[in-house]
Amino acid sequence: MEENIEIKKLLEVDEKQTYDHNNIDLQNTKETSSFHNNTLGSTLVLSLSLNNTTQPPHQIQGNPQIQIGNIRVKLDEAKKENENLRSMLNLVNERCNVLQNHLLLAMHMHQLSSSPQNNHNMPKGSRQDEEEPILPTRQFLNIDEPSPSYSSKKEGFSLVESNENNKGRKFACEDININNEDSINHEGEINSKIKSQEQMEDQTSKVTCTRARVSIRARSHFSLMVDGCQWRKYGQKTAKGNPCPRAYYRCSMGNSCPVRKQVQRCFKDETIFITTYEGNHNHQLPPTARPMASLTSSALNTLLSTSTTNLQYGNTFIFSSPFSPPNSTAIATFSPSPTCPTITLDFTIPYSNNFQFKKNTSTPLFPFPLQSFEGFPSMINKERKLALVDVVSEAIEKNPSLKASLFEAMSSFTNVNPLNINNHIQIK
DNA sequence: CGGTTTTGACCTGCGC
DNA sequence: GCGCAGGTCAAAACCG
Repeated sequence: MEENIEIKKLLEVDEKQTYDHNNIDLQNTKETSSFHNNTLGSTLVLSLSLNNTTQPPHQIQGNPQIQIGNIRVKLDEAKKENENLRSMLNLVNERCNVLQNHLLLAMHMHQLSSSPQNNHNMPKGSRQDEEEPILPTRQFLNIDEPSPSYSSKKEGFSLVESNENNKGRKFACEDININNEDSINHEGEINSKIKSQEQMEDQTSKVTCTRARVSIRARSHFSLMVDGCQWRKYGQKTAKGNPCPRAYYRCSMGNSCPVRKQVQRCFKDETIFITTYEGNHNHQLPPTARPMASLTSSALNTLLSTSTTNLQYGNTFIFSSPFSPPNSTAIATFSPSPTCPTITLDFTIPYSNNFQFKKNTSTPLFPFPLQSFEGFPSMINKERKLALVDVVSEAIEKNPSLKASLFEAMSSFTNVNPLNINNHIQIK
């Protein structure tokens, strides 16, 4: 118990030091990603360093401050490694989505070739998607390459918006799966096949830029979702049927970035905000923006695959993404508009209550701006850290193998005898 | 002073 | 063609 208090104090000191930075957002980002990955490591290592300094002088090898400095250097290295691992995980997830879409496309093409008459039995909206299996979707928030291996060879194509008189504004319309070079080539083959099929069906049909949107419905006590990007408000309008005005924002992080979003409060429940994203960033994203980018990218992938296969078309279904906040699953709804298909992710519906897939009765309130999401570091406050210490401490204590592994890792990490560590880390 | 917000006017698409 | 609603523009105001 005393050790636990000690750890908390250390965290407070550590937090004070690391948060004293001009660029709060960037610092938060760095701190959060490392914290979640390294909660155990940082906490325990810091505890060790202090304990070492309290030992008799003859047991201390060298200057304690130098030791602390060395430990911090190693800690930074571990943080970097964790960031690399996180990047690799993101890459794997993205490629998984790519493969999934390829499979769906292949199945769809096979279905088309075997029974072309099926098209005529589809509803009007469905056929629209059948004709354009790969929506030239304006991918929301492209995901920057977190690692050198994460090569994003954008083979997107620019299409003038359907309204060509609209001041000639162009949007970079890209296929969603842009992250894998092989996938791009493969995608290109499929695209060409599909396009040739379309041309056979209707030579006069034009490839229009379908404006896909991702709408997120979530609870928040903030009027603006903190998603890591900088937005500039360019308009406000009161929509029909909702006395709450709808605000229009444009991304101000890049020069002429086409990404826009709308934020509107639900007038029936003013804690609910509906944020609609549209467009594709033409600049690098800060780390704080990547979780939302990944989430919406997953949603758009789902939109793509669903519209491709017509599975659950127009229906609601469970949307879950590795980028979704922990313990939260959205109810996804399609709005199959031919000009602007929208997928709405509703995080306000208590998933565990409506769907008996989970016994988890944790609060369904998903408090945007994603306070509970590790990708939004500005929301990681001291209380959360301290709570995490409790959770982690309990987890370590309950799991002897984890404890042993940690000691082993720490001994190699700090060159401290685990047997000595054992005396210092008696958590609870 | 530069960036952001506000707000009325304007543009565009759509239904009748 | 007209009216309506959603979306955007741009000048003025505001702010740090």
